[in-house]
Amino acid sequence: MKIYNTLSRQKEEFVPLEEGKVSMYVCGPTVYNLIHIGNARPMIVFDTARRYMEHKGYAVNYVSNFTDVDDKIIRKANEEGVDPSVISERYIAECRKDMQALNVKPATVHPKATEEIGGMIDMIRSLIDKGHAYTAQDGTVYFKTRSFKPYGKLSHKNLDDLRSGGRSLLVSGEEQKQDPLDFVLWKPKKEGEPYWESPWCEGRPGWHIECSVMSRKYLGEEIDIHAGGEDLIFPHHENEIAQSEAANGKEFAKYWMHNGFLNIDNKKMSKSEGNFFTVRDIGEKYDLQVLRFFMLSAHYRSPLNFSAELMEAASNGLDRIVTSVTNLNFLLKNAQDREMTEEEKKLIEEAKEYIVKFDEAMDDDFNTADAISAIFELVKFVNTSVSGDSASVFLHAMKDEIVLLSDICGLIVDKKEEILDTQIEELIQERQEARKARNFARADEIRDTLAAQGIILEDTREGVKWKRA
RNA sequence: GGCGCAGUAGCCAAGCGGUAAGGCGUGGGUCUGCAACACCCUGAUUCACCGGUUCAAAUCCGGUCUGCGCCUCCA
Repeated sequence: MKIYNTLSRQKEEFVPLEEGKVSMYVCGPTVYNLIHIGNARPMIVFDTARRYMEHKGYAVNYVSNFTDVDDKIIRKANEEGVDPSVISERYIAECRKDMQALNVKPATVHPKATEEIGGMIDMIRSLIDKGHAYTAQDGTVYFKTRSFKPYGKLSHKNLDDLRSGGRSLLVSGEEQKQDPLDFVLWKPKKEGEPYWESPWCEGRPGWHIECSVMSRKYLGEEIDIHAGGEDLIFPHHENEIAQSEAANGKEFAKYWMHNGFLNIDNKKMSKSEGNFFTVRDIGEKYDLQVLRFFMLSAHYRSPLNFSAELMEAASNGLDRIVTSVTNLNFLLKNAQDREMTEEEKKLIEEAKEYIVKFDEAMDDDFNTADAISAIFELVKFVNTSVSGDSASVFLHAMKDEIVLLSDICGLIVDKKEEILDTQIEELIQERQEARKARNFARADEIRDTLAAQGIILEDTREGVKWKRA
């Protein structure tokens, strides 16, 4: 299995620190609002990576945090006149709902920053002890960036370029920094802000130290994979590396994975532009499986453009897979309970070729676009191989293959069968009799009536199928 | 200014040295009482442009144009 490592800017063969196990940390959202579809991209793509690694037999320890102390949370709390924890708890709960709707598996652990303050103080203290951090007059603790020689190795920046480009830092009123590149580890509270006691002042942690500490606590000083959006490469992940490696004296993460941005109509999504969609917004119009499918249809490192047309296309594409499985379920109801024929055994063997193609695609830095094309090819193969005369075991085997591959992508394609109202059942029955009597006017009338209720009928050789619009 | 990414059919999107996957859409056909599903056929002599390397380039090198991202909170 190869993974593109931002650190080396190359695809590298994945070799876990401990055989058969993967430790993975994914930077989670700051919970001050409903998550937007841009937040959903890393959740979906890294969940898919996790599912694939689990499919390959790895025991994946997957940690993703909630940042629940932050300026934006505090501002929102002040606006509503409530405690910041009310805001963060509310949006953590909402985020979990969205994740479930997107079929994103819960992490092994979802740590919250506010519950890890003690560990942060410990790490800051050891950074000060080792000469990598210092305290300013007002109690702010800064990381001494130039004390960490490899600084810039992830984002491939050199400190002198940063200095000239970082003019704004010099005029931001933070003259108490020894160097404009130094960043905050701990900052003093302001009036009305939540705070914790510390050796330096009553205050709260900087953003970067949170992830360093939570990663170490739940996964250890060295981990396999650290992931997040590409915008986090600098400064967030660069700073995490500096803090963790300066404190622990070990390589922080072996592989760094970054997903590309999601744009709306080729522009960066932002509230000020007004092109901003929450996952909830999209959920009102589509099954969120469609959003998931849409995101997986491109490579995770490519920028991805979002638009209504593209969602329509994704919806139709996903339907193709779902319809195939629905059809298998339908055939299964009256399928023959017998041994497979030689022909059927041969077809099962041939179908394995698509699983190989799927695995090869996923092994190549999680190429979900190619992997999904393998599913489509499998679907076509199944659609042409299967009939009302197929053996039950054969149909099951075919269905299992489609469901297995879809499941690795986190796509739910095996829809549970619903029970229809007896009234509707009776209408369908009446229509069948009308058709038999060649009373097509009545048959079409019933079909239209049901269509108006969102029930679409399809006549097949094996009987009537129905589905929701 | 520094660092980096992308430009492949109407749209989306793989491929990254061996002669253009897959999906959506369009048009035609088979099946069907009709419809839907499914299936078959239809689609880029060509991969932004110009040079170069090579027996061979969408793929490598140089240049040009266009779009985008990071360098400040941001997935």
